[in-house]
Amino acid sequence: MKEENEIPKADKAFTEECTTVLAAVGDALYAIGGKWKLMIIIAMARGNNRFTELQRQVTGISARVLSSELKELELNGFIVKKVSVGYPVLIEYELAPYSHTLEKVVAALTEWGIQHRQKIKSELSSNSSSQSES
Amino acid sequence: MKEENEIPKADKAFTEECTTVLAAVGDALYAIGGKWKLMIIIAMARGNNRFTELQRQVTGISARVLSSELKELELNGFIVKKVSVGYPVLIEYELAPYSHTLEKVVAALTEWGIQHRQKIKSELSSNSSSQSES
DNA sequence: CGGCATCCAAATAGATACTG
DNA sequence: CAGTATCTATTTGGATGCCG
Repeated sequence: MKEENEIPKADKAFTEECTTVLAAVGDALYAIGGKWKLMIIIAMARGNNRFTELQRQVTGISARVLSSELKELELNGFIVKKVSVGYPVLIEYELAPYSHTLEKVVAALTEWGIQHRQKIKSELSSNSSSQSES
Repeated sequence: MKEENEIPKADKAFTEECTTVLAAVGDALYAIGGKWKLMIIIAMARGNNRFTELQRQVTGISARVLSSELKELELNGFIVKKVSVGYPVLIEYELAPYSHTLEKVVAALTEWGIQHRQKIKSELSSNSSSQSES
């Protein structure tokens, strides 16, 4: 059977390419693969760059986790923490230029996520009328 | 998407778009955001679709985790389990067509991962020669 | 408000052993 | 080979309280 997912087993170049892909994606996942990092970066792209704002935007995250994620992101050069030593000590986070290299990833993920959500929804609809078991 | 840090804060459409992005990416992350799912799918694209082969390809995964990830992936329509009830009971996993919708995501992640790895490497190099203060 | 420390609960992962 | 079961170790996360 010839399908689109059939690949020539003897194609060494392809095999090596896949190994590279595996390593690269593993690397990417290690850096931004957490549950929250991408979400935080996206939320910051909104323009609300205060701690509490962020916590509101990224639904479900706790202060503790947000704090630690923020620190990691700062450490890895994705964001910059700005402390204005005025009176009520204004603290802002902003995206470092490096975060913008993620745009394609975010775009791809967004597009896929939207389609995936639709797929899930239609599956749920047809599921509730034909099946009542989980 | 354009320059995120130059957008008018009052742009409601943009704000809503970002909310959508947040939801979509959250959704995507929920489905494929685990540490292994994407790796497994990529590994399967290699053509080695047996359990043990997969475990070898996806370095670091245990049989238990691979098993459970495989089950989840099957449940969510990413892969198909094929059991040939021949003599030594051949079991194969193959990518369902739905997995191919992830191609753009994988491509973006791969590209970014490669660049990110290079960035990390150069940072390590310059770090060992110049001292940074705290 | 921003954020860290502590304690504790829950989720996750590894090792090992065992089955068909 | 392709898992599953169990038990435990590690990680992660939430809640709370305090501090600047």
